[in-house]
Amino acid sequence: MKPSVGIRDVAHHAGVSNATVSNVLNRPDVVAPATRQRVLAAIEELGFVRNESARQLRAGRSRVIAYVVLDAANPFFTDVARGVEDAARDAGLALFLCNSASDDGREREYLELLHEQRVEGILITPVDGESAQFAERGTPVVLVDRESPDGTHCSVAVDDVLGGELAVTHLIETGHTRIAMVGGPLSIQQVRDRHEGALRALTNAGLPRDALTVLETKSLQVAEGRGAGERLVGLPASRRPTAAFCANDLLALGLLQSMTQQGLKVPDDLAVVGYDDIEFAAAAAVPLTSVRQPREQLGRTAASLLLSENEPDHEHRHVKFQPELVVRASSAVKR
Amino acid sequence: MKPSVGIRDVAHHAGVSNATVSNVLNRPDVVAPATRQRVLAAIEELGFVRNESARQLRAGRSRVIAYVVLDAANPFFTDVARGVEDAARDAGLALFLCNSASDDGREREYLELLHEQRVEGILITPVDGESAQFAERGTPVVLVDRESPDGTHCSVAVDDVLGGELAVTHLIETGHTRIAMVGGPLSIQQVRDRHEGALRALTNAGLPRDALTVLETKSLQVAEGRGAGERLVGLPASRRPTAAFCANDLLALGLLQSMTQQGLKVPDDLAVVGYDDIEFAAAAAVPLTSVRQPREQLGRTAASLLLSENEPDHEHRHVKFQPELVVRASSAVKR
DNA sequence: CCTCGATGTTGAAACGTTTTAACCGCCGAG
DNA sequence: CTCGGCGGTTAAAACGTTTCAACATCGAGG
Repeated sequence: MKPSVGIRDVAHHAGVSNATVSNVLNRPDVVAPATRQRVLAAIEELGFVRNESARQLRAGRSRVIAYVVLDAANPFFTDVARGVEDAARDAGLALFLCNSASDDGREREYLELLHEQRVEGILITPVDGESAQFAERGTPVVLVDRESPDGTHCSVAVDDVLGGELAVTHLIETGHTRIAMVGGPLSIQQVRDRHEGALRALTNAGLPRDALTVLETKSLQVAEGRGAGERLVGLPASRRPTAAFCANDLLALGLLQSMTQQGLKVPDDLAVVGYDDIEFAAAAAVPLTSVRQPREQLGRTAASLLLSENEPDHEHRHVKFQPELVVRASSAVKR
Repeated sequence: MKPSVGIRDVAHHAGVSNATVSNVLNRPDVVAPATRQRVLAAIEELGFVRNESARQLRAGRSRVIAYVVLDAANPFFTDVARGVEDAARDAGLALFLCNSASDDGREREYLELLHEQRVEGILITPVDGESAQFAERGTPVVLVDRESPDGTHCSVAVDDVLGGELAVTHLIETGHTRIAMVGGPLSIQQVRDRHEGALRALTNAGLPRDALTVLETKSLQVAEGRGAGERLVGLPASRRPTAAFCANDLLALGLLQSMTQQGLKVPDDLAVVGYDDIEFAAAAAVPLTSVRQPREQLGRTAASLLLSENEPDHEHRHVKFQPELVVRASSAVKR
């Protein structure tokens, strides 16, 4: 706004050259204390704010990384983001969060913008598995919570197949033989993997594949969980599952709400297992059994991979963590 | 990275001048279809990515606004952010989220960076009330969920004093005379206001001020709520409050957890009222009575205020919404 | 045949920094 | 005296765009 004061205004006002002002800003030690003071005073007086665009244009650097998150309202991702931010701060970088809200249009727009901004690097939990839309465009990209389909990027993930297997195996071991899988859309890789894990658990236990009823949802949010609950109760009693494995905790919480609302008891009428073990899972109406992922570590690792990306002899790495089942009341053994 | 292809490389490759390439990018209609195709092909072929820094340096525009949020892990703020983003998108702007994590150092760093980046505008829910650190620096700033202390900025807020009053009045009406207020740090304006509202409720009801026991917390997160729960139960029975008003839902959820963990019943042993009415409040172990705020509307309004900021005859406006009490099981009348 | 307007295209000047190489005193060593 | 070196300072050249005035080209109207 205002008249927009630049480095040369400051220089003029302090009676030095613009190079000196630049030095005060970037290498304070190289300029004589007296002049430095004078320049700082001028900066203060004129209310000078350094223009990052110009700086970046010249220097090529940007001091910023970005994390394009799948759903900013999902505590899982904000926990991952915390890990990212910690690592970024340690490296002297700022973090911008962008929310694709599971919309691949938005995702594309943000990616485009971030490339154009020449950020130091991009972390992304992508909406869609397929997309080779992360084609090399000069800015390093690291995939978070998703394995790189073709190995063209670093990635940090958690073994979702194993997670699904753990969850459903647990349900089987507690005596359930008709199980629902709640989650979607299936275009999301994590959902597909967890589903695959669930099927594997059935196989391991010698149960038929149709022991698993899939209730696909439009998104991974609480409201969809409630909807799934209604659909579930609407099923004929003979075919109704006695347990549900939800692709994430938001769905599970919604499902829980829907059950109590319809007068059904968890875990007696329906056992429920969630995924992510977000903080609210333990505080739920019925404390939620869930598959825990190392959220912050995921973020920190992703960030450090990103930082290693412009080392001279960089090779893409793919880190995979193991999930862990946390048993709580929502899947307590039937009495 | 790579050799970094610029607009002039594209121009050369397509056999036109750089001005023409720029035109293709910014005013496609003004250039002849044939050349346009040729240029687009060259862009594609060379993998050209427009350099936003240079563009912005020259044009002055930036197509981005930012929201510096107090705690990205608090669903209240992510809901506000959703509102902001909706409005921003409608105006063709992208939104960058920055998390100050209640740390005024971080907050300052982000503000500095955003000013230097010359973003179109900044929304902020500040950590600290005092700070005149938002001094005019050329970029419009709008305060979110906080009234501008000196009217030098637009602001969008909710009447927190009224909210506190509603909550505590409700507790008094349901028969409580010893009430705890859980929240902090008191440096946060919202906490102070809600506390003031609580006191007002006491006064209205003719109760002494010491009917309210203040349990100050270090932050507004779940873990602190659990801690407060332990402190609460540690009080001598004669002085122990029979109800608690928490400065936000995260604290309330933590408190709830702590109660059941210690074998106490909500609301029988302790009635609990939260604040914000986040989605998880209704799904809690005991569905939480809470003070609801128009979260997304808050965000949308803030964004539109920000956009109006560079209209010629702009005057700072201060919008204030009314909160609303939502009664659920956690404060059900004693039987 | 000349002029004019319309339609495309272009050269060059910004934009506000950082950076490099050069410059200027000045002092101490030779 | 001269010379080399050193602490400070600076002029000027980038960086990759956008924009503006000017310039071709061409067909139509006079």
